[in-house]
Amino acid sequence: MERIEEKNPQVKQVKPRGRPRSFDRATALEKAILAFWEHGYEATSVSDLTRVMGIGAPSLYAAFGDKRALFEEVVLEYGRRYGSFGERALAEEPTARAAVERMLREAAYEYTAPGRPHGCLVIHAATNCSSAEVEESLRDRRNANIAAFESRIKADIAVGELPAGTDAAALARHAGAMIQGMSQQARDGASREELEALAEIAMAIWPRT
Amino acid sequence: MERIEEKNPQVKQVKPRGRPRSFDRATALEKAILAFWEHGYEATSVSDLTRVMGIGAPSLYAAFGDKRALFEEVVLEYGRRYGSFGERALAEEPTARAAVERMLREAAYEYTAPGRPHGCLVIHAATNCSSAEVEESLRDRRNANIAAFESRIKADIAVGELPAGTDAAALARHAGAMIQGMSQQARDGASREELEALAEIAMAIWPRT
DNA sequence: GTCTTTCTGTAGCGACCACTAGGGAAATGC
DNA sequence: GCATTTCCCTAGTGGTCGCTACAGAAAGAC
Repeated sequence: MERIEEKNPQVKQVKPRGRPRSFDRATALEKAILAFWEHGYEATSVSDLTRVMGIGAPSLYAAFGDKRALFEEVVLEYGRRYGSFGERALAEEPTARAAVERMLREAAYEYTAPGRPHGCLVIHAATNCSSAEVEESLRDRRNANIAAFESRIKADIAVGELPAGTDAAALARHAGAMIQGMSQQARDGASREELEALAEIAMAIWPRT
Repeated sequence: MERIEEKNPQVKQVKPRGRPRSFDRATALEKAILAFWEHGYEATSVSDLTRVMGIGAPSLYAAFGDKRALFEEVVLEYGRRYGSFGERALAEEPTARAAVERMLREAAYEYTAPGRPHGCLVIHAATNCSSAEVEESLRDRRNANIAAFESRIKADIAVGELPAGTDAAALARHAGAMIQGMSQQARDGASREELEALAEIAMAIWPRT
């Protein structure tokens, strides 16, 4: 299904044999991201997808597999293009506290960015879903994010950056709950300024250093 | 559609003319609550409903109207039977702070109660919904709850129970975000103890009194 | 008993769901 | 030119959706 030159763009493009695809795969995927982001997995029908992607159903199935495979690709690409600010904060900030603070502040911006759906696809797109597997895959993602913050917090406790008695699991879960609450608030109409105020006061729960 | 004696139960029950209903309406409604609570509006089909309610489709439509009317009744009854702990805290506690603290603590218990779906129906049941009206009706409920807390906080500021510079809107929105985050956490598998720890540390954002 | 009223079960409505068979169209290799 | 390969469009597939027409069953009124 995948072609060599799509994975090795530096290699000179040897054209495939048959009729070339008449649409840009990445552009169509981006449209699918926006559709699933706005309406969720279940409420986005294949005919909705073909309409916004500007292609016929057989082209969609040939290029992306079935609806579920397309959704999985959408989730991956969403993570790369929109949902990586948390991991980035975790990787780049010197302390867990700075990482959480930056993540919440950036969430206020990301979740209310104009021109795209509000809130987080990973949090909302697979709720109330008839396929339990799809629900579970995004739930695993959410819980993995919280676990990543927990281990980062534990590392800070180990080096004395945070007090010895700090409850790392509760702090990490609080960050997760705030992210999820902010995403819901963004969907419910909260403005960027309101979410920023939320992010700021939420940091008051961190132990004094 | 409604019968007189259903609204005036103290009046001696004069039996209606035709064949009596062969199922208990309240029991069937309770089953519908659990179904919508667990799977949401869209993912709960009418045939799901007739199966768990133990009645045929014509009986459902005769007794409750259509699917949307049944859902609205479900939301009202859910509010009475399960979702009123926030309003109760607001009405019974002496201060806004005590009300929020009690609400969050009770949410930890309510959202993980065994034998029923985790989390809050009002928060989750109308997301990713093809009917915008259904989504909006529950969104209005959520925002109304936050507004109620905001005015209660403002009242406390007015009487000096809270410092004059307190940002009532941000405090109320924080309570709403925490409730929504806790509900999502409950759906994602968090235990009652974990949510209780969350509720406790979340109160650290309130101004020192 | 008979008539009227109301509820219940069967059976099926049109519409939409995710998905695909099959024939023609557009590119390459020769 | 011709054969081959791949894609796109039309037109469906069987299945489920929310919903209901209709006939029979079960009650009260007389």
